[in-house]
Amino acid sequence: MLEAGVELARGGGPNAVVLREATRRAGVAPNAAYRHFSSHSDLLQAVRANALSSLAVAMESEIAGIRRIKDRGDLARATLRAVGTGYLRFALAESGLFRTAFTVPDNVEDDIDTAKAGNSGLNPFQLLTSALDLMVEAGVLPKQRRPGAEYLAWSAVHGLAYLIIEGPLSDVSDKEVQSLSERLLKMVENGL
Amino acid sequence: MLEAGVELARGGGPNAVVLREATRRAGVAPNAAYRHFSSHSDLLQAVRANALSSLAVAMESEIAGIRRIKDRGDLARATLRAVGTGYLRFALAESGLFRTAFTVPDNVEDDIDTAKAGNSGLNPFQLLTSALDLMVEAGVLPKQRRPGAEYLAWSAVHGLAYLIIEGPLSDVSDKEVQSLSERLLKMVENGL
DNA sequence: TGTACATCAGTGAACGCGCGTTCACTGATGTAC
DNA sequence: TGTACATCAGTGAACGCGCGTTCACTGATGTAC
Repeated sequence: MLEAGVELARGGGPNAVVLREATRRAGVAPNAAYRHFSSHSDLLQAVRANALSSLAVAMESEIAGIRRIKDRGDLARATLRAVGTGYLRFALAESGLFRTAFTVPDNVEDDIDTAKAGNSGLNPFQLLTSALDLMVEAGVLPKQRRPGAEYLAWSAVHGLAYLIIEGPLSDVSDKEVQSLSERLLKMVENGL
Repeated sequence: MLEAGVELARGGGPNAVVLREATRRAGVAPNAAYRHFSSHSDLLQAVRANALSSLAVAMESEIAGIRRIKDRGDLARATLRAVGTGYLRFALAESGLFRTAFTVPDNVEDDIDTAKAGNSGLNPFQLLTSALDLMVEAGVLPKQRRPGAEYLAWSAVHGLAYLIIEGPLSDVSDKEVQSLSERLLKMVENGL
């Protein structure tokens, strides 16, 4: 059921997560769903948690791909960039899941639900905050600018993801998207 | 009909724009809608255009509120800020309309449809680009950084709007929102 | 000035559709004694 | 080792709902001659 739900979200975003269709894909009667989920929205929440977890994994793998860097400041900056790149990559490659992950309001901050985390145990939001913390520790980001910085960085990256997924940038070439992404991340880095 | 549709969008975003409900509000039989709109999606498009136009008006009124500034560079910067502030103000005050304006993909760039414009005849996107052009003319933004800058700026502001409307910032105080908005616009200004 | 006709917003009834959800049930598997 | 019972995933049929859309129609208003 959950797998089927995720597949639906992958293909068509949150509105495509239809309980009956999920049971159909699972090869099961519609009401069998109620053995595992208390309602349609319960299923949707489970799909969302799964999508958030996938996002976290995508971000983590981008971080893992950073090559050896001696300078602590440079490493911190590279980590923040990786967080942003992973976020954007996932948004573009899995736009249905991405949109599903973010349609319903939710307190992403202090959400300890492990179902939403990646392999490190951190959820997407926590990955971002720890990257910013790293920058402060390395002395690359002034301490007084740290509070709320996650929201500024997140805003920029999230907005770009949106513009590319369902906004006016939807039919721009991958190359240009790549270039815009890099410039945006640079803008954040400098602007913070 | 259009008014009723806009009212629905105002209250509940794009999904709330239901043809039958619009006719109900207009005090008319469901099929009467087909005298004026060819289909449900046709109605939705009209509502969207109307929402975009309202957004443009909000941005224009923010620009109009700028006090006399001698320096051309400062004026250009103030204009860009006003564009961003107007955008965010509208997004927060009319989140239903805002979400409606941006759910369906659309080429906002070269869309000459006057229905989407404000009093100046410019649509929201055009208001942004002309503010950036103004900055280049005033020598405040290097020419080589101009191309694509609209997308970087838009991304940041749009992302913040999202986080506040339906994201994790939805229950943050107005004061903090105000402060975050200002910091974000400053980040864009510096980062561009 | 009067008649014939076109236009057009709105009506009333009905359609098929797919949805989420509830009901009483079956049949296989595991557990206690 | 065998019997009685609980657990539990899944079944089949049905529900009410609201949706977008189509049909043939009415009745008021405007226009041509």
